Amino acid sequence: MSLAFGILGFLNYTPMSGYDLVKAFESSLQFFWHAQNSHIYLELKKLEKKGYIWGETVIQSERPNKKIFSITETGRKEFMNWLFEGADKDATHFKSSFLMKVFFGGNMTPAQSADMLRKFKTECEAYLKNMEAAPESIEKYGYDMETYQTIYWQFTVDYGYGFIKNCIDWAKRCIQKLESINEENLRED
Amino acid sequence: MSLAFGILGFLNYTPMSGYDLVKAFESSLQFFWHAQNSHIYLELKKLEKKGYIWGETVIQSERPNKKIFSITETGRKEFMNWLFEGADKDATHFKSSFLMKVFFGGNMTPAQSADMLRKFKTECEAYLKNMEAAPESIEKYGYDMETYQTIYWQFTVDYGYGFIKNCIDWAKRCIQKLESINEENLRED
DNA sequence: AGGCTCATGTAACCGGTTACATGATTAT
DNA sequence: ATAATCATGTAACCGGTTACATGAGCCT
Repeated sequence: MSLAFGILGFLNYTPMSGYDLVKAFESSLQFFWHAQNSHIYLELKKLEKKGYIWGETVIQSERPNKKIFSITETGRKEFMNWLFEGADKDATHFKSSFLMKVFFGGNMTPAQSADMLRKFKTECEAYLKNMEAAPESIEKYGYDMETYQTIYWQFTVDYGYGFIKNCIDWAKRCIQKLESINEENLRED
Repeated sequence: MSLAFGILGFLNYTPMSGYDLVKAFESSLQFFWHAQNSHIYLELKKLEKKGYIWGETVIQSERPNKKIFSITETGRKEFMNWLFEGADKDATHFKSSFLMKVFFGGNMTPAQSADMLRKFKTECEAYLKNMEAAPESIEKYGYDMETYQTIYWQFTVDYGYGFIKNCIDWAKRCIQKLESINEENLRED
């Protein structure tokens, strides 16, 4: 469901092609909503059928033709309704199969689960480094927009920072605990 | 996919009925994997068909009959394979339609989005309070288990704490920022 | 009498993923 | 040549959700 509103949200900024939307998702929402291009094209069709958007084919000579979509009044209303519904369940109710693996960590040795957590921590650190490009990206895409529009983009980036930092700190604590257990075991032998 | 492994993980502790599993999910994994009872019963059927678990009907006189499932050797192997695969993509790649709403907050007034964030913060605080019961729950379910099994349960709870606290702090910062913008606007009028 | 716990399911639906398919132009 | 960018899709699948359905026994 959310993909539809992500698309409507972007088209509410300005008309775009499917390809533009794929790029837009990749350079912003991807932090918390990864979208496949196949899914985006599918959703565009659905939204057009519902009358929330309408598309116009643009013939290009130097590039393949494209279809530029614009949001309709009905679409805008739907989008605003969604926006004003308030936070969804997933705000606090997140799903993580990774945490499920941690939960069942007792089936591994402390050394093995520490390894898993170390790999996780490394991934998080790489992710954090990746996020350093975000402020630039916000400036680039928001250069012709008012600040009151882009501070919300910054909010989501801040959230991401806190989230990842929390992951790294937590992983450190867990690894330390597991290492101390391992040492105790060695002493006992 | 993950629900299947959650079930296998629990049955790896001890044989259980579908009903028991529903309860087990509610009192532990629900923090990061909410499971519908309908889904659990469906998954049990699939797992039995695959030969990962097997069920035995227990006739009860004072309560409805029940079917107790146990994990098979094949099932245990599958479970261990999953466990040793390491962290899944969703470890860093979380989805949140709530953050999507924040991202598009520019379509509301600062006062309106501050309101949304305030509601979110309240929900988080309630969630945090709810989590205070977790250590008790761990003791209750883990009283006959070795510590090295239950520290992993504690790890997931710690993660949850950090996650929610981060949400609350972040919301506070955002609300503050939005309030300061609102005041500036008022001064300009 | 009414609500709770125990106990197990079916059916319809749908959002999203994976894999596959095509083809032009532009830059190296 | 060949890789990258621009550009748009189809088909099969599946994990998960929502809604619905049933019924016994226990507690107040």
